[in-house]
Parts: sequence; structure tokens; C-alpha cells
Amino acid sequence: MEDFENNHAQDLDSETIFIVSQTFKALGDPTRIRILNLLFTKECSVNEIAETLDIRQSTVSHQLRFLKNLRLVKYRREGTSLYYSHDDEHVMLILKQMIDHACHS
Amino acid sequence: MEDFENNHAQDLDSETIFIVSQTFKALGDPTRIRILNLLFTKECSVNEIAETLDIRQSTVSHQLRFLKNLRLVKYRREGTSLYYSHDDEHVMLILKQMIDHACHS
DNA sequence: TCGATATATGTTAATGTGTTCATATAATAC
DNA sequence: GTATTATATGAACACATTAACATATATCGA
Repeated sequence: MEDFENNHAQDLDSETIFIVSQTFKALGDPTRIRILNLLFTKECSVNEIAETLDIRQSTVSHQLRFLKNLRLVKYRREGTSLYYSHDDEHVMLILKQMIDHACHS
Repeated sequence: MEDFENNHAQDLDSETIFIVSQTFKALGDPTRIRILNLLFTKECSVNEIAETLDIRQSTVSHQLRFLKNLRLVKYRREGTSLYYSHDDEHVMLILKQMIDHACHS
């Protein structure tokens, strides 16, 4: 039997495992969670993120690159500033669910 | 304004951040994903998990302890065997969503 | 009590991760 | 062109993580 839409196979194929673990790994860090949670509300420049969350600019930039590689965020330029926003509705929904889950426990 | 049920604060409180990142970290490893995915279907003994997924017994045991500490799995004893099953419906639902998400991308 | 089986645990080595500092690049205004 | 501001990048370090091996513990049956 094919197992295309119905994921109850005994084991997953390696590509699926890779993507899923990579994405959860992205969400498995306090700094990245805070950044994504901020981007929930609004688009932000790198400096806005750094100042709002009190994290060094280079740290924010490194983590944004990480999130960008996974297509979890995108940006647009405006002068010398880059405005970042989230780029994966589904993953953001999953993040929101986990935050709600944590708040109720 | 209070921000109890409505999580769109600029920043999250540190305990929420900790729980959320810990839980995602648990899901951010290929071995643990495979184990949890197997437990989706059915309760399994440690050996069953190790054999089905072709992972060493000690590795499975270590990862199960990890998942147990986060209350993501539970077990019952039957003779010398321990039968593990999942113990957090909500997190399992989140895992399933991410797997489906990965399959459609 | 002893042997067999199932599982857990301690240790170690290799690898990966996150932050920092220093510096480079890019866009803009002058 | 230069200065200024915003952001990215590279290197280095401390720390965490993973899997493997060896060994310990626990349950059961004889």
C-alpha cells in the first residue's frame, strides 16, 4: 500500500526525517524563538530586533541567516535597513500552538 | 494590558521560552523523530524500537530517557520488557503536522 | 541461587551549536 | 570621492549533543 498522504508508516523516508528535524531544530533555540515570536506581530529591521530583544546585532544577523536558509523568514530592503518578516505560515502556526501549549501547562 | 491567553507580546517570558525551546529541541533530532513516529502507531518495547529502526539498544534507551524527562513518552512494564508509548497528544499532533508539511513541500 | 533476557547507565570521543569580537560590505548623504 | 549607518561575515571559543562501548541492574524461570 502506498503511503503518500497517510503518514503512519513504520519508518519515515530519510528526506522527510531530514526536513522535519531541521525545521524543529530551527525552533529549538531560545533566541530564534524570540525572533520569530517578534516577527509574528510585525516586520522588523535587524536593529529593531536586536534592541527589542536585547541581543547583539551580529547574533541576530547570524540567526536570521539560519532562519533564511530554511525559508522561515524573508526580507526587503529599505535604504540601508533590511526589514525581516516571517515566510512560512504553517511553521509559524506550529510555533504558536507550542507557545499556547506551554502556557497552559 | 494582560497577556495571558493572547500571545502576541513583543517578547515571551523566560519560562515559556525555555519550555518551548526544550520541546522543539526534543523534536529536532532524526532518531527521536523516528522513535516518536513509530510510537504514533503502537506501543513498543525498547528492543522492538531498536530492531524496527535499526538503532542500537543503548541509543534507543538514552533517547527514551530524554523523551521521558519531557513527558513526551511513558511506559509500562510487562515481565522484563518495558512498553513505551507517547504521552503528549498535543506534541504528537504538532509532529504529525510538521511531517505532513514536509511531505507536501 | 543461578542463568538468561531486557533495559538502563556511565564514560568517552567526535561532532555540532551559539555567541562574541573584529572586520567587511553595502547603501546613502554630503 | 568620504563619512556614516546598517547589516553581514569569518574566526575562535565554550559548551552541548550524539552515538558507541562496556557494564550494571532488574525480572523471570529453572
